[in-house]
Amino acid sequence: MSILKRDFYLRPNVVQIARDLLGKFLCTESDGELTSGIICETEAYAGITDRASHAYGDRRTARTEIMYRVGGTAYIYLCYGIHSLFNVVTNEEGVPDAVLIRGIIPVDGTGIMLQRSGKVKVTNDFGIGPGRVSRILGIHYSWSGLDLLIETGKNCKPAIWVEDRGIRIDPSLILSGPRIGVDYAGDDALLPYRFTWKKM
DNA sequence: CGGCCGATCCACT
DNA sequence: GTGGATCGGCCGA
Repeated sequence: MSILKRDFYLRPNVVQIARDLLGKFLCTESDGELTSGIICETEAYAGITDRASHAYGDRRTARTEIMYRVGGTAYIYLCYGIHSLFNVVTNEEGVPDAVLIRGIIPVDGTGIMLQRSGKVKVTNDFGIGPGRVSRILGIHYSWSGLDLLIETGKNCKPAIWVEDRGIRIDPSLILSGPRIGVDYAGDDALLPYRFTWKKM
């Protein structure tokens, strides 16, 4: 097991990174509780030319500025006034590529994850949905800008990172399709930038 | 300023 | 299948 290094995130092809994140472990330490899950659904957002992206048209605002940071930064924003949606920033500083994590298979800390969700049982869809990912992992949009390569946890500040624990998804099992909820993006809504894999 | 709306989820029918 | 929750970001006036 190893924490993904900077060079993983610095690669220029955000779509490839979205595929490569499948099977990796998204881990957090929030309120002193360690939780993790296997990333099982992702979406790529491809910089200033992607109409579905918050950075489309090179629009720099206080919020999207995080997307322009160096690969390996957390970009988290509030959606529908309720949900914190977590993205991994990729590419070199100045290029606003990001991968939205849309689903995890819970692994470590399922007890605290259940507690956070207000549910009593871990169902099959327990970690599916970007809002749920953040809810059960204790991710808050105030964490936006955290570096995924610095352990800031230690029972005080929140920490978030991605680990490789050796799971390899056979590329032939990876499924792609259009991204969810981006109808406003015109032709770009049709791009096959959403990734999952076929479970047997 | 004011108003619209979103990379969603859940309860309810 | 549908609608309400809930509020910051963004744009236009």
